[in-house]
Amino acid sequence: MRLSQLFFATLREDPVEAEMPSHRLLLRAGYVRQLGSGIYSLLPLGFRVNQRVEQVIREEMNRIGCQEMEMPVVHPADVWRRSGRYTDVGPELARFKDRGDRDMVLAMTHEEVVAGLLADLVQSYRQLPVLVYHFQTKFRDEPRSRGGLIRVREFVMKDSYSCDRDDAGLDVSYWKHHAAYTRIFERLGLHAIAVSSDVGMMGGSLAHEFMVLNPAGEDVLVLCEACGYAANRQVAVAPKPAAPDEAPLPREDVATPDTPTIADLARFLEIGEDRTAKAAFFTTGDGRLITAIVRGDFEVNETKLVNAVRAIGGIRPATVDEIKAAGMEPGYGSPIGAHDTTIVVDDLVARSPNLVAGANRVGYHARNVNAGCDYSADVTADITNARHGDPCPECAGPVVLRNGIEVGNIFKLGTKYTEAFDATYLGEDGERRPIVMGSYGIGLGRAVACVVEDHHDDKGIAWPDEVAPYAGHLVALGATKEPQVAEVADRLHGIAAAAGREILYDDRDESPGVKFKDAELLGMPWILTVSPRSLAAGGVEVTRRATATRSTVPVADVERLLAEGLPAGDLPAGELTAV
RNA sequence: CGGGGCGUAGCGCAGCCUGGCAGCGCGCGUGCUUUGGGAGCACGAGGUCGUGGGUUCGAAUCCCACCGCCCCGACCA
Repeated sequence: MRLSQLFFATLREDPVEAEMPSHRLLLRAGYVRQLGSGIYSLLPLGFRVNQRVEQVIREEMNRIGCQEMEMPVVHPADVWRRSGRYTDVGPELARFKDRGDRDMVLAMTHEEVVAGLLADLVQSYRQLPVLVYHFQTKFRDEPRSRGGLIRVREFVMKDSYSCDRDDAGLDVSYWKHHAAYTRIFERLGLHAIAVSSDVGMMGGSLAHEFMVLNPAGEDVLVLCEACGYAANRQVAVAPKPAAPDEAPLPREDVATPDTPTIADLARFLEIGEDRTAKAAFFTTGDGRLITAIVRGDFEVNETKLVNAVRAIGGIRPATVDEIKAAGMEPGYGSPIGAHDTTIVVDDLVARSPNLVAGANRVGYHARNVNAGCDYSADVTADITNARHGDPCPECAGPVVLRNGIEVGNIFKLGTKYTEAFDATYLGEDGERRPIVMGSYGIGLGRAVACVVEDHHDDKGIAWPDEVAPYAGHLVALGATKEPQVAEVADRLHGIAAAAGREILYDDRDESPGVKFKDAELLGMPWILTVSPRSLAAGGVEVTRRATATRSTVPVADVERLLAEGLPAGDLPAGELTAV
């Protein structure tokens, strides 16, 4: 592909709106352009990267026996009503009416469609298991897109679905996907780690997210370097320290002016935050007020809290009025004397004697508050976030907290969708049973962005061989002055093209500086420089983009390399005659 | 949805406070020179100053409304 013909443009300066390296470089190097918030066009280079990623995923999905198909983007709303998601999912599900005034949706995923197809096609246990997948555009009207391609509203996703006779079959399909995902991310050059994750309200029993460590990641991971424990903080078990062995003392109020935060309170009373109880207030989607009590030195984990109270429609922070209506005072709140609220007490607070808690009066707290005596819990559960340095739940070693970007997830769904769509089969024993499903996703654009995050330097992108849009970037210098340069470069380009292994060819009439800068920005794994100087030195200068290792290789050897395909990794020593 | 910021040439920005010819750098076009690290000279093209309304003799500039984009938060089966 001649750069003089390629539909692209590089930017000399950083676009203001781009903060993450992947966003900045993909824009600057001419891989993508933004159309609207969270909506991007893939330019030819970006499209080729997407195709390469797609091909890696396709090969690995096929390898586990997953069959490629395609399902529609636009669905009649009735399909989503049948599963209940038409009302369960919030405004991120885009809805519209067609010309016949029928309700329609833009699909976020395809569980419903798969379940409907199963009901249509599968009669007997002999037809199971089935694994299917497709690459399809998803639209999710996210409240806020961010980070370039990291969080967008429209994106292509590989989603696959396993359909099994029973839980044992699901388990096999699930771990097949786990293995396939591990191979996929390895081939893409991503160090993805599988962490256990929230199964949410889907009634699923097991879920993993594949995470790439990144400081800008939106998820917090709890990792143990000693034993390999890895979990999303949303679900990471938080082993708690021992509570002091004290007899409960009688409660007494104490004046604590201007101490609305735990830090203020601990400083005022000259006690540790671990001797306080913190109240946090939330309202569920169906209007219940939740009062969560954790020890002052811990944070409430909202996912755990949602699961503990089986909140319908999730939770949001409660308003001041809602808190006061239940007889509590924000900043000085506690469940003492509260009414019309569900009290959820963290397991550590439940066994910690004589804590300082709010007195539900501005400027006052209560000493020696004891759960079970001074108030009673509706639910007692682990509802705190694991903290940096906390003991690992598996091996008790210290855990570390890291941010991560979710590039894939695997999820045991169960029978929620197949039951809704009456997707059953007749078993060997003549019994009719619902098919057991799992669903598995990988966001392509996000994976591409993560690859750039992990494979770039201050000059630009350095694509891994498996995802590079072209293996080589041929730079011709001084071609107008020295006809032999143009002749050699044209021939090399032609040989690669004829072999079906096209390379980029910078045939533009630009200065050497511009060409080198662009080659480094675009990031093909191999940069081949032909110039009067290189020819005088004996051939073509061959540079590995990622390592900047450079050698001069005879033209004949380069011709052979291009015909056979440029190698992945460094030049094989000895195979080539470096000059 | 709450908080903050921004919208002026293809890109990056100045001008706005204090109203009075719409500018700078890069890029783009033509010509000549140049050719191993974002070249030089000359000439030139390119703008509904996000949109609508208001104030004013006069609005990029002041006021109101709206739209869009970015960041933080909320949200994210």
